[in-house]
Amino acid sequence: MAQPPTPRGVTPARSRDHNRQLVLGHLQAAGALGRAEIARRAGLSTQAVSNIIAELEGEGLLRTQGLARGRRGLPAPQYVLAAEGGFALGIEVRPGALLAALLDLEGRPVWHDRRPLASAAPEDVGAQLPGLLAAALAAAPQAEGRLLGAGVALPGPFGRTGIASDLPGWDGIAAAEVFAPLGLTVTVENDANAAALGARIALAPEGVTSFACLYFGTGLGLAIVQDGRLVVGAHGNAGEIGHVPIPTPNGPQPLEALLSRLSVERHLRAAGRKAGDMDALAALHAEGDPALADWIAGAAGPLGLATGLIENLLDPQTIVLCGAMPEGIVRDLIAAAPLTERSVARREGRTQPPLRVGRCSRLAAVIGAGALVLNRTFTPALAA
Amino acid sequence: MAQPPTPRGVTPARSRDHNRQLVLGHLQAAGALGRAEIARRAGLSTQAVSNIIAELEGEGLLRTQGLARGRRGLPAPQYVLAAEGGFALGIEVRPGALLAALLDLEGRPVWHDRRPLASAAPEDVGAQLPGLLAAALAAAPQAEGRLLGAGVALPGPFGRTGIASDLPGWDGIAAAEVFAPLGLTVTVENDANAAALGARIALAPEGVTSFACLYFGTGLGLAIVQDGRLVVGAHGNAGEIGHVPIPTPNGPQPLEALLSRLSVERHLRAAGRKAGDMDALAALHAEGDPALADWIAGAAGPLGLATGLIENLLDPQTIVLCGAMPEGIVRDLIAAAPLTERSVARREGRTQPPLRVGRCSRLAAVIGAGALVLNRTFTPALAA
DNA sequence: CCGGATAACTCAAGAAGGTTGTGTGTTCAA
DNA sequence: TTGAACACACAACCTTCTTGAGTTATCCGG
Repeated sequence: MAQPPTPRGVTPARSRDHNRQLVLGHLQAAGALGRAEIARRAGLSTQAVSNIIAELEGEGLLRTQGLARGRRGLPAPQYVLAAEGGFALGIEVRPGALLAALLDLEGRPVWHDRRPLASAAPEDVGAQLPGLLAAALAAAPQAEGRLLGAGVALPGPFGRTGIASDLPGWDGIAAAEVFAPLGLTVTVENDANAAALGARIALAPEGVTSFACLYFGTGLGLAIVQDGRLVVGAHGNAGEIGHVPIPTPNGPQPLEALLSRLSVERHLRAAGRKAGDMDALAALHAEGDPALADWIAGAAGPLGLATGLIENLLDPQTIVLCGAMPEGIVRDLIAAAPLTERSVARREGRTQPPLRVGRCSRLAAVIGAGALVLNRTFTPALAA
Repeated sequence: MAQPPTPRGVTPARSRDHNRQLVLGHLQAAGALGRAEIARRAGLSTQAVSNIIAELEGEGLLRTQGLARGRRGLPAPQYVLAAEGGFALGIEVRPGALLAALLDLEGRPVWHDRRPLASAAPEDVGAQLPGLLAAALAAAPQAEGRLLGAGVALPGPFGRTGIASDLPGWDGIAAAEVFAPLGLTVTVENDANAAALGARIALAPEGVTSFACLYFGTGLGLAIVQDGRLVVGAHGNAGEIGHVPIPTPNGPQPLEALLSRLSVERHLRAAGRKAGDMDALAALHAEGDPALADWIAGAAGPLGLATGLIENLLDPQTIVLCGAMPEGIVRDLIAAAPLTERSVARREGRTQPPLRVGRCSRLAAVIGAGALVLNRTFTPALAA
């Protein structure tokens, strides 16, 4: 919903929910664990964990995988997430298209689809939903009855703000209503935030829980994740980094004008290249196009400045770059970005690189939309 | 501790803790409420709230204050926090001094003290603690046995980072050990974060729960509060805004060089004024000193840029300015700051001003240190 | 090869916390 | 005057977690 949650009172049922999420989250992050080990990590008794695991196993959300041999004592059965035990539907609304993806419990996409949208008005999108759900279940019948919820990614910002939205007429509240007919629990976020939670699924096994994410959509978005939870601000619109002024020889320019799909395309067009989509961009990069190399050299500086800004303001473990920018270009950008030493993130014993590559694909946000659901499933939050 | 908390499993006892904090938090924010009203807001049954309130009243943390007349039905006894029912000790370590304050449950300081420190080494600070506690209890004997904990504010950043600390040898972990002999639950944060939670106590009745705080210490610090909780980053060092480069006619300069105590003092010294402390600054401001007005005019631009940056990156309800800068100067800065319209915080129906004045005092951080304890008391967090 | 230490798990009993249902008392409005 | 609305208390019940005793399986040293 992109709205900060209000803390709620704890009742026995909500306790169980919280503890279930905690157990699933530990398994997601660690891969395979025994009951006693989960209990230690969660701060619960082994008995409580045993009960929860029996319940989750009965629901098909996890299964045993071998025994922990090699240590003293009774060998503990190891539990892992059952990928086919639960599925998450991700939906992304863009000005020209409606995207959808179905993720299994491990976050792998088992199906995805893209439908052109003549109009992105809420009612026209709503009309597509029944067909979308039917197509997903037709392609992945094993998901029938096992949908954990739906996540929706929209380009921000939500509501009427000082920054124009790419998708007027939508905001977090209204969106939840549009998708209510799916009959699923709906979570709405902007595209950058969704993509960041997609990255979180992949990064959790490395112990990365607090990070930032620079997302290449039309412009450039920033998402902030602390402790596995999004930092979205008072109205869900945190992360508008695209308009931050960056000093250049021609005066300050918005970061988005220097580091984004629009920026690279404009630069290439001015040089007489055609690069209207990612494949064309990737091809130009593969052949070592000098105009593209020129753009990368120019964009690396602003990326370095943005990195310093994000590190000092937010102290993340790392910053993930993802979205609709070919991976090779992102790698070059990271390699060329001048990183300042004056940062609180430059600490001794740091294990994460300052910048790293995430999912470089047009699907980053729609897969992230599905990950919204998985993160809700894995992240205990006594607040809703 | 300035470390992100790890979610823990819920047990019955932790449930009660959480719900107690929730009840106290609602009373702190709303002033006076009946049991049924609290139950509705917290999502609990009236019976549960009744039990909790009976417990809290027995401990002296709240008391009744009149009846809610004028509505139908049985007049509900209204409950309010009992200011004298609990106290929080705040301690601030600075390079040259050790400050302490005792706050009552409503956040009002009932005592404060300042002791010069020849050395800010942990062991020398530790040696002062018994005397400090004794002095506090001597000045406020009603706090005996009613201390809820101790909060500690240190200048950041913690640990060895790319930015030098004003107080080498300290970090969040070590600090908790230094203060353990107090026999109180200790919470450690950097000075800006502490000051921000001090502001939160004052702002909660207005419904401000997500905001940012610019803190004038030696340099300039930023604290980020979302939903009543600090956003501290992966290692507790989020908010280093002082080194953000700001474009000026003489090239980019760190924000701290343009907007901070050091900056104004350097500017005034260059103009032949003496302004070594806050009183001198306030006096110059009162007499309309032109050199000071000149500095304010020059600092307002950077403040406006920082405001735009914070608003777009964090989408706060408001930004609070506080710390060691005379209130009149802060008011002038706010009035003169050029605010961009291009911000996600510029929304319809906005009730909070973009910038507002907080506690303009050298005591902002030490009082905030006490507020760390109060916020722990008022903010439910099933995580520790 | 055997016995003790170690560790994980299960079962049963108990404790803590919250909810629901019933009843009582007070106030406002028709 | 009467009924609806509302707050609260008491008691029974439910859910969840913890604790303690007992079982089983593995490792390791003699």
